Amino acid sequence: MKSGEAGRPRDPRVDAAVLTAARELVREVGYADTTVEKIAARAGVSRTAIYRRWPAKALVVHEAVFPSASEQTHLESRGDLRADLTALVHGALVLFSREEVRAAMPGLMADAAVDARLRRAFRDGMEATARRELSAVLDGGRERGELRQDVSAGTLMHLVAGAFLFRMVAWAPEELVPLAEELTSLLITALVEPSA
Amino acid sequence: MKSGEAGRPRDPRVDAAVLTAARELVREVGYADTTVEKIAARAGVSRTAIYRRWPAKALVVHEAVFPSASEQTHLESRGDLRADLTALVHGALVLFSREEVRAAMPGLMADAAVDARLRRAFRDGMEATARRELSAVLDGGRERGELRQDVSAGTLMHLVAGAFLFRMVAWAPEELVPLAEELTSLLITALVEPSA
Amino acid sequence: MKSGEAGRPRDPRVDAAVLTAARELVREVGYADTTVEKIAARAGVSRTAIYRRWPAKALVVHEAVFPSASEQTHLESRGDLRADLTALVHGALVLFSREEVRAAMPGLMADAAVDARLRRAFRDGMEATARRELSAVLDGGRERGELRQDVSAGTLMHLVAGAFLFRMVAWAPEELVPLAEELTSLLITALVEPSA
Amino acid sequence: MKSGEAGRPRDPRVDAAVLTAARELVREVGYADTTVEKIAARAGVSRTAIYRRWPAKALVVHEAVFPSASEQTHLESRGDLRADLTALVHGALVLFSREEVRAAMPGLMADAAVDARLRRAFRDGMEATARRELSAVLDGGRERGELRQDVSAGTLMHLVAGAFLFRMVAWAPEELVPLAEELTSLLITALVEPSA
DNA sequence: GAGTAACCGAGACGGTACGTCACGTCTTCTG
DNA sequence: CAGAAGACGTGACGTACCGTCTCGGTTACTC
Repeated sequence: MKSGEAGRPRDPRVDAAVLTAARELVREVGYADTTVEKIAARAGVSRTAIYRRWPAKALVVHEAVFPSASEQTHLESRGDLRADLTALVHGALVLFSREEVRAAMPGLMADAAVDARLRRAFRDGMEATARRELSAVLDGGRERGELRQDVSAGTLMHLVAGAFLFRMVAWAPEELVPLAEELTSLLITALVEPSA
Repeated sequence: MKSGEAGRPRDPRVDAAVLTAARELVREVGYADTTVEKIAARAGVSRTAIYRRWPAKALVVHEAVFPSASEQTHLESRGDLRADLTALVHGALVLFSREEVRAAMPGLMADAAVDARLRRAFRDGMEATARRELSAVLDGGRERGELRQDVSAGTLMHLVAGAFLFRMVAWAPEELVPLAEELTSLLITALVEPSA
Repeated sequence: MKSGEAGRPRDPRVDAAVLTAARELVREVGYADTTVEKIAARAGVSRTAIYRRWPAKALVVHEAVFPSASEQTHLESRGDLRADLTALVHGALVLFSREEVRAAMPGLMADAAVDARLRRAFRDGMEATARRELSAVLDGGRERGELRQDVSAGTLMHLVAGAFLFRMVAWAPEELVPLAEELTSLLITALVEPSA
Repeated sequence: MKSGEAGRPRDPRVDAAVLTAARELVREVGYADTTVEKIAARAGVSRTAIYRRWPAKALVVHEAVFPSASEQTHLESRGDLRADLTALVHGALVLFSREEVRAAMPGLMADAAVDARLRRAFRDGMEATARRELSAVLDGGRERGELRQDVSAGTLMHLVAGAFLFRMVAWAPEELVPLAEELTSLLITALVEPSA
């Protein structure tokens, strides 16, 4: 009979309101000052309702900032390694240009270092999508003989994302575009067979 | 006459004890659970004495983990770009292999995103040293005609440091060595003139 | 036509199970830690079923601890004031010797100070029974000329019950018997005509 | 050298403000709705400052309502048992006529049933004063041959206090005066030698 | 060698967030 | 409709850190 999950079902409007509120708050006041209390208030929802769905603030913000669906930039191979690498870096640039990502990322990283659930969420999100697509890009290049030297998808991803993150925090959030250009050039030289 | 700063001078043993205690605590319990209270207790010192020297916990830990003098690995140019780049990545590997760096880095980054003083400390430390040395390496390579394409010292630094940081947190702290190898290979291909 | 209360009738086993569970819980964990949730769990019943019958936790416990029928000790006049007063105090002693009464009474009193429905329940129970019987005792003594001086049934009741309650809470639950003896002696001297 | 309790001394104004605020709140909103948060707000003090002094709300309220100094009515023997007993009941009447006592008493009793520290506070307050004075009264009566039959100070105290408490909660707060009269008469008959 | 200014330890202070718990109500599905 | 399951808003709890402050008491320089 498939009892349909006994009990009163969760109100989906609560989920939406919370995630929107969290996203807005992170943009407006930053990660540290984004409180479960404040999220609840802005979403017009009780703190209880939030704790029922997410075990900690970090997980709420993570889901709010990386809505898992089409999380990254849907890097689809164009059949041209040079173009694909350019798209990769551009995707990261777009991602790190979103204000809520900039505001949330450092705090989320710090919490991830402590909270295994958040670390898991990161891997399930970033990895499952980006890594799979990145592997496709590299495989394509390898098959077409465009790949000058091999490199793991993980290294490629960490290199790009890490560079943006580090510049953002330790340097200046406004200098992301020059970084993207240098990074693109560097990756193409290193990875694309000159003859291609 | 340079009045010698009237009043009782600060006890230098306090500084040392605090920094040691902070370093140990970060290694043992992580950044988040390293509190000023615990640092003071372990150092056998009062909280007051700590706040007299550093304006906030993050600054204490920063100084404890990156002892400013000879902070990095003292990357000195060997007059060979390939060797210098290898040394650069190796230096980063050594740095991020220190347990206290691994434990403190994510938390410090998060605090730096909020606290301008900490951001300043980061730039004065990491940048002032590393960046200067890195520039020397690139300049040397450029002068000797070994440099295949130009790249800013900042981008190079952020790329390397960011990659280690990101892998550490979002991935697995134990896979740093493979990352270093791929990174080295990638940088050499991208930056060293093949004829060299 | 008096339709026999259309719809599914309430399951009487629920009532019994809830009251039993409440009585046991109060004895085992005390009034404060007796929650509706726990009562429901032990009774094998849903919280809904409880709230359908009683408007608040206090009312459940009240009914569980003072089962309204034959609530007190059924003080029936023996036609001898001295004996009746002795029986009165003894009845109170028996009542306050019941573990669930001891455990629940202070909490119920506190809630009664706030909740008018509970106050009402107290009066309908304790008063309606005890007061009526006590009045009969006093009337009998008065008619037989055994009553030395008049006193209201209410005062007599509050005096006895209050003394037990107070000693229990503020003093020691184990010293109830000596209290009963002194109380009996005191009441007889005060109320029974010496010639009788 | 008697270092005078190292550290910053507690601000006595905090104590006073908290106790006043607690007393007022109990009168205005009752015991149950008197929150540590509200006390702190009204006293213009942090919650922390309160928890530093008292381990729980109940202890704050207890001290606020029974200021220990001259807590009771300073029952001093007049050398006449009849008068002393009258004064005893009158003292209780005055005590239970204070609005904050009426409001707090039931809740305090309930908490005392659970919290040993509060029970201790009750005994140290009520007992240390009242019991000592009551014993003096009984001793005096006994020595002067005015005492008709012996009774313990504890029983006498619990009887009187309990009667007031019970009437207040289970009956009606306004019928305290008639209770006092009946109680006085009853005690005098029971305890004072008629020849006296 | 007397002042005095800054040190040191201890600990109180106001703030603020945390995550948990119980309350009593409401909503859905199943019998 | 009853009953079980469980979501919902409300609101208090006591704990923990933060960084500041206020004490009494201790050095070392300066005059």
